[in-house]
Amino acid sequence: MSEINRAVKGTNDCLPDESHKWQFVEKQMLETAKLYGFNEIRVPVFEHTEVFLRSVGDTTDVVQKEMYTFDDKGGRSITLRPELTAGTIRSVIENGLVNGALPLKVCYIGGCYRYEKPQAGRLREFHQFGVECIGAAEPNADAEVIALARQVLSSIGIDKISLEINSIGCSECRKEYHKALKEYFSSNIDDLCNTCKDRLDRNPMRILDCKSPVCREIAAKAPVVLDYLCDDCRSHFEKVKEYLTAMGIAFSVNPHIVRGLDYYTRTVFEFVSGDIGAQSTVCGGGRYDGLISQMGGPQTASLGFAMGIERLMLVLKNQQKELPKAANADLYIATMGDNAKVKAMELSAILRGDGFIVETDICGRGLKAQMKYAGKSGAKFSMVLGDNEIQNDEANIKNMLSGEETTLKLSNISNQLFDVINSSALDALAEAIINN
RNA sequence: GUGGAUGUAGCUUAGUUGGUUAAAGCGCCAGUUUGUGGCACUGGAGACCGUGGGUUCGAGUCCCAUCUUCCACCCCA
Repeated sequence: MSEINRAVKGTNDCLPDESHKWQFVEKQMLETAKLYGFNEIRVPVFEHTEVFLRSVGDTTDVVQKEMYTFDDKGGRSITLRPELTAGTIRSVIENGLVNGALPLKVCYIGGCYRYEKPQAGRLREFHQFGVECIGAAEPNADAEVIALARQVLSSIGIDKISLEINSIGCSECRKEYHKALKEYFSSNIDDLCNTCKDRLDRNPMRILDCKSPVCREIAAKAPVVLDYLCDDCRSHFEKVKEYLTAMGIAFSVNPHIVRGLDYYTRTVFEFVSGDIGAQSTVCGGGRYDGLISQMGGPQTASLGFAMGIERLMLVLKNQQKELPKAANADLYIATMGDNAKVKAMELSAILRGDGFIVETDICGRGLKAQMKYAGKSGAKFSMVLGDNEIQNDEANIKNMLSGEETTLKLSNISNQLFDVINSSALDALAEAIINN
């Protein structure tokens, strides 16, 4: 296949037979966020490259080797967003929202771009839902944000998932901890894998979540961050756990959780699923108390999380969760002859105006083929319209599941169709109750 | 960026030791005597066998390269 009919590597089409699933999931996300006072923010897909260098961190893999960066025609260095926190914070500062009423609670849904090698749960274009809670330093903010993530997950049917939390301290206690880690790993340096040898200087905390068995073994005995937290950070973390417990949210403390983006401080957390392959983190987040000042705003304690929607879809699929079905036509109007075609257009217009999903033949097919299409497409009811019906102002509509037919007056069709659909829905409901 | 697997109609696959116009099921379209879907039957459309080279009289079948997809590493959602 040539390039013209092939999607770019690592990108996916969301086809009509699955888009309703995305619509459902996105709706749950936005509505759940609203319950906590978070409103949607929409920011550009691209930003000045500097925005990501400053926030995500110029030593991170994301920035160093995964960004889609290019010069635009005005000579600006532009980057497609690899995540949404940076642009959101930029916007919040630029529009002066940090000077308004705090906390500022925003959420977002959008595509992100990373030049990576695709694999299970990892694409070059992927979609994130996330929230940012800006100007809230108290530990109950952490608990609330985590609770929101938890509730979003369960609102789309994901309950079998584990929450792991950790605290990586503030910049002060992290200094001490880095020192201790470097000392410890230096004494084992010969046994570490090559990538971990490199990490030792740059970011020793990353060795903690290396997956090589040897490094794991060494890391298991490494100094634990939690032992190096300053008093403030320690009590913050204790409170977060207390609030989570009070909210009935199960979690486990995993001192090896280290987030790959530079801006995190104190609380970090991940929701992890064992059902989707190696890329098991479905949601990741944490506190970033220094980010806003780092980006030129006032010192503002904040936190947030992001979840990968494709990964959520994978979890749902692998856990065999059913999502609501796509809406099919309420009525299919089959036509015979030119008069009927005109009448069908007229009736369709009326019914659609009243909110019914209506389809009629636009392929010039015979009656039998039209009925076939009505059946295949999952229409709830069908109607055959010919000269007789038009003359008598009466037509039968057929319940496509039961085969049962009902006669309707063509004038005043909406009210009657409404009644028939409702009563058949009630019948189905009653049947379902009896069967249970 | 590194490593492993994969690639034949829209989908799932068959294709024998390389040998004439590449098969099947499902799906799609149209019919089965003209006003009714789901069943059955009949017929039809649809594949330059991922792409480009090479070996050969001859390649879907062998060799090389390249790309895609999948999986893992790295890293992250």
